[in-house]
Amino acid sequence: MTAVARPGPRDRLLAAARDLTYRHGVSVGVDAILKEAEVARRSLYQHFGGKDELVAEVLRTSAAVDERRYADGLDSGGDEPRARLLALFDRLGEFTGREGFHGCRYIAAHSSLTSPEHPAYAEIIGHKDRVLAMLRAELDAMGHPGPEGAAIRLQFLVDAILVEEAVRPGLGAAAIARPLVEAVLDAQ
Amino acid sequence: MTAVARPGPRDRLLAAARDLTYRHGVSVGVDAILKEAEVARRSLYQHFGGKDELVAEVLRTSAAVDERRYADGLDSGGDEPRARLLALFDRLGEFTGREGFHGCRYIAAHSSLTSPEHPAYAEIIGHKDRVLAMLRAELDAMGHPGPEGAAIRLQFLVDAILVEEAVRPGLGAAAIARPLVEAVLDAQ
DNA sequence: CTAACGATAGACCGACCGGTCTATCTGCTG
DNA sequence: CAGCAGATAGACCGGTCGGTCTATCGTTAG
Repeated sequence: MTAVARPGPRDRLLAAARDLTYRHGVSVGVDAILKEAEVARRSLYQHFGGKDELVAEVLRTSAAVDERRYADGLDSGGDEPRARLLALFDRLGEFTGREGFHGCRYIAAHSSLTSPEHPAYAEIIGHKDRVLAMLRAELDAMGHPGPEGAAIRLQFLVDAILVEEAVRPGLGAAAIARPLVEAVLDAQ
Repeated sequence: MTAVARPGPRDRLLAAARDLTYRHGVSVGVDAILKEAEVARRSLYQHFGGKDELVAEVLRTSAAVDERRYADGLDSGGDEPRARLLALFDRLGEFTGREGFHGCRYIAAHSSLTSPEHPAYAEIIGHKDRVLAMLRAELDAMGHPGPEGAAIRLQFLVDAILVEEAVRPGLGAAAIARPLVEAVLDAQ
């Protein structure tokens, strides 16, 4: 029985780095990541080349997970675009209320990374672009009169919820923002 | 003529730290701050006790400046509360469009500081509380039906503008958010 | 069996971290 | 002038940073 097959060093590194960089920021040390992953120092540099590339890969894989979460949130609202977008914000409220949530990984990384040359930088921008495109697609589908501006406004609200709930845990940012979401959707 | 009187080491340290922690984050090294301030290493520990206290003092004095800027922004709108709040967001748009702007110092610090025990942490929360109170006072004055929620929503928009303009320089976040500001103010 | 490969532990590197120290210099006050 | 307080430069400390190294172990393929 190989049922409990332990993931390889690469996956353990990614998992540990995903956890630790979220909890302590991307400035967390490689030693802590190696210890958490129970992986040899050499394996990190063998698989990723360096810490920066590991961080970039963490953001890349996290972005895929998070974008999938957004897609699921939309789908939880059914077929009608307006209901889908409202459902997305409901799911966001649930997500930001969960224990362990303490902010947006990408926004935090953006303010931590000192230069746009960092390989993780492009992942941050790419993630935000893709989320924006998802919002835009729903607005297009519902025939919103100004889908471009509205999509940006919805992303403002998403990010505001993520930031404020981190700064003031338990605030219930998503519920507070609800009327603004409706204002965006119902704008003439 | 003592016209060019150089500020003392304490003020030079504060100015250098204010600049460098904004540009590079609070994780900037003390060596860089000392060099920029042209101050002896010993003076830092004599005046502030340590880096953490220096950072806290930087946030404290920066908060006073920024809150004054918000107050001036309100005043630029005249006497009528609604006009004052709209003017605040106009001034915010000008401010975030200026060269050298690259995000909100307090939000960045919040995601960098690892623990709420850090002396700077209270300054962050205090600043956000005071800005919220300023918004709330205007909403009260204009007889807004739901001033508490509306104040939080306005702060969401302020923070969203600060964050998004940092992530996407040149976006014009304040102008994009304008309809949402009006939606908050005109809510029944 | 053996050769090869991937992973392991851990020593080691130079650089930098925040913080303490001594010694020297400068400018004000009595 | 003497003396003192505050500022200076810079050596120094232990610890940690990201990254490279050697040597050993375990598995697997030939």
